[in-house]
Amino acid sequence: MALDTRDRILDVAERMFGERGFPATSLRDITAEAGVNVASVNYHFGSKGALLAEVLERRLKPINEQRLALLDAAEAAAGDRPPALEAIIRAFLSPPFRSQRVWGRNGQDFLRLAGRIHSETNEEFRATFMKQFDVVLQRFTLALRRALPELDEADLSLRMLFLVGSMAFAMSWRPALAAGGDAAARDPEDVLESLVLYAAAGMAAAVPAGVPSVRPAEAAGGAVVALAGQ
Amino acid sequence: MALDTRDRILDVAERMFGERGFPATSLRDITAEAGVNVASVNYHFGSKGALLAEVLERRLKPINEQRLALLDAAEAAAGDRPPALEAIIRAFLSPPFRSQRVWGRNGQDFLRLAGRIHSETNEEFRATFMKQFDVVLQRFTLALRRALPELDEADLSLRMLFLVGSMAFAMSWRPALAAGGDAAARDPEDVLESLVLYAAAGMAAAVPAGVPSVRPAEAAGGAVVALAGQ
DNA sequence: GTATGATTGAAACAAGCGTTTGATCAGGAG
DNA sequence: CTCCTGATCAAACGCTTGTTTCAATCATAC
Repeated sequence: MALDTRDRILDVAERMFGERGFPATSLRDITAEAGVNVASVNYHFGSKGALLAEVLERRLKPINEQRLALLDAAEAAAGDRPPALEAIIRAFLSPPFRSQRVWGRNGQDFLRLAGRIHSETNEEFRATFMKQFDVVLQRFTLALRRALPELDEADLSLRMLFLVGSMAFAMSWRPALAAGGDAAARDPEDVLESLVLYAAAGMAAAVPAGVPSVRPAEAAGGAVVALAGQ
Repeated sequence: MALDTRDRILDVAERMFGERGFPATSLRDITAEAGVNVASVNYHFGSKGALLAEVLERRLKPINEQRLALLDAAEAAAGDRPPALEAIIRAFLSPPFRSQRVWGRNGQDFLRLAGRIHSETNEEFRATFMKQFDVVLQRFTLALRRALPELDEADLSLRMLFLVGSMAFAMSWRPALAAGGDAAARDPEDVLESLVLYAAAGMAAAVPAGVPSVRPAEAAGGAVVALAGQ
């Protein structure tokens, strides 16, 4: 047997959670396809929720570590000045989009799941997911604030939200688009490049003077913090 | 009684599907909160899936009609020249973000659901949703192509994907952010303005010459079509 | 070989699911 | 009053869910 029970469950769960979503995927679906007994999930992981947590942890930990490492490198290379907007955004986006290159087919499956997870409101999974993700969000928000000093806090928070949204959406739908024959979506690297360009331009967009889209006095709160707490 | 059984089911279902997702919401949850019998869902709608279809149809139809009407108006106002990028994007984004103004609390609930639906891969709901949405996508893609003649087809498709992604994400998370005390997310109108600005800048981003992010020869396919077919 | 602890297997568990049933109720028409 | 139609109700349907049980099996160390 190529892989042991534990890893086979993880791989199949990763794909099925991504394809159908967590509540719509039953343990029997997973174990049948993996060719293992239903009870083995609870034996190895404890519960269905813990299985999802492990599936996420396995990929998200290296991805988020790489994000922070790339940002560190970009800031070190830039010296005292903030790194270029594009460099910051690339540090944030490239690790997930390159998971296919690192993990092959499994990495591709994970991207679908990751895209889904960003939209998940269930508190249990959100907690697992955010435990890793909020420190990343805070760190990148700081970097962007330095790079965009003229942007007020509220707009920055919203633009961060837009960035995460387009990233999650692109990760979820790229395989479907590629399967539908769309050349632009065939290579995750192409999508990455296009998104970096798009997001950098969006981030840098000037807010029309005199017509603040948000009342400045109320703009102190942080969308990132609120998102993390959800 | 303020509302009849049918409408009460629709309102509660709209909120719960948005909060918990479709598979995670049971008919017993809905009917208990609405104060009606479980059987009434199947009596009035036929099935759980048909209930979701009706919930979506009720709001999406006017929203998509208004999108097209606003685009028509923008194009008429611009005469022979294409409308401004911002005008096109605003025509696409403002109807959903103004659903709260039109339908009050119910409209706010719907936005959560709508944001979720964009990420839904289940073929049944996707069909219901796309029946309305793909004609809108095609129409706006045409308008954007006219406004951005220098952008190749593949990049345009991807940028459309990014736009929809940030829109869906902002719709889903705005209520959570606002509840978390984030001033920027309190008023959907503020989020709309910020997103229009962001997306217009992203759409207009110049592709670095000589380094096409997608091989031009393969770039004929349409992401919109593939997305619609999903 | 035998003992030991980890792993697997078939089967069952209670709980919840969407859906169906058939009785009951309300109210206007003839 | 009787009949009829649309709506609501409690109850049950068959099925699937995540989880548990406990015996059987495995690998490994003595």
